[in-house]
Amino acid sequence: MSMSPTDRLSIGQLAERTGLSVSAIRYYEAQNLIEAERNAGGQRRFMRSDIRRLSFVQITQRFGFTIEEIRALLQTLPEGRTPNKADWRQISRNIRQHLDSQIETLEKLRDNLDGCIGCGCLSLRNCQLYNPQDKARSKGAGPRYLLGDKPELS
Amino acid sequence: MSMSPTDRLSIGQLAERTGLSVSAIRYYEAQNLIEAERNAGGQRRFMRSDIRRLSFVQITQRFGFTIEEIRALLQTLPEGRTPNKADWRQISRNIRQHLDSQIETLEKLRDNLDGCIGCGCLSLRNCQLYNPQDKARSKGAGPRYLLGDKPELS
DNA sequence: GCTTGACCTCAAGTTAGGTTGAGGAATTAG
DNA sequence: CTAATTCCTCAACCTAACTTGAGGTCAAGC
Repeated sequence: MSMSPTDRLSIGQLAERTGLSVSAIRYYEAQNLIEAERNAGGQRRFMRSDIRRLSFVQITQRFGFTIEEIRALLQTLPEGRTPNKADWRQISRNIRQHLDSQIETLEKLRDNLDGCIGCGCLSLRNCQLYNPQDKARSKGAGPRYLLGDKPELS
Repeated sequence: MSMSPTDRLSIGQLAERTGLSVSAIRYYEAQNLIEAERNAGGQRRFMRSDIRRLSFVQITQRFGFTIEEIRALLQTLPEGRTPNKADWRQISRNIRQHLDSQIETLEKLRDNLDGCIGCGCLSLRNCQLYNPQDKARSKGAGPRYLLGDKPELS
């Protein structure tokens, strides 16, 4: 039952360690968030550092990043390596800004609402809420990015 | 070209007045957000008040409410009528709370992040970010409601 | 060595909020 | 009256982030 630090994990073991489902891990691999080696029989074998990498994926997802954005974040790391302490410090500043701008958007919206409470102007073209800021509503539509446009990775 | 206040609108006219697409309006009807009468030829005829009703739908969508939630909001109105000034006042207080709690969630998350910047604890089970508050992650999963659980309509 | 359980691939299903297209009928302009 | 719009229904498609299932293989325990 001894394990050297070079032992690899099966997909089931990785699932257990990360709390993810097996199918989610396969999905992330298909999305190039992680890579897997194969053993002689064609089964995936993961490195221990992938536990940390997948934890990173889960945390950034909680902040509202899409898979595509997370892939981009991971690729800002040299060699696309699994984020270490220093990398995480840098990335978390990035996330912090992302979060701040989301908060700001919501606050603007709220203040707008406050100014509009009771005005009953729902059908007016010039209502601040009805016609947000610019009339560029051609941007795909739908609340896919919950209020405000898709955040850019700076 | 004269129009009495009892004239009805075709779906194309309603689309033009609201800025919605024809297909979106048909979709909203299928979702029971609006109702339509039919003329002799089977075409939809809408009331003028539906312009306001659809404006309401658009505005509440901007606040991140789902179709289902909007349907619920509309049904809190007696007879499911189109919201008037007083209704809107009431509903907007409701939305204000919704918004405040979203802001609060984001702020908590941000503060958590601040406390965690540089800790590099990504793989730890007891990390505040990794394991948010409770470990009830069995609630559907996915950032469908952007951080934090689905807001209740109070 | 055989059975059980973990693993494999690939296709299709899921939810939300619509859009697009085919095939056909109604309305409107001239 | 006829042609051009507009409208109708119904089915299929779209994205995101996965899950589920079918049909088959690999690994581990006894």
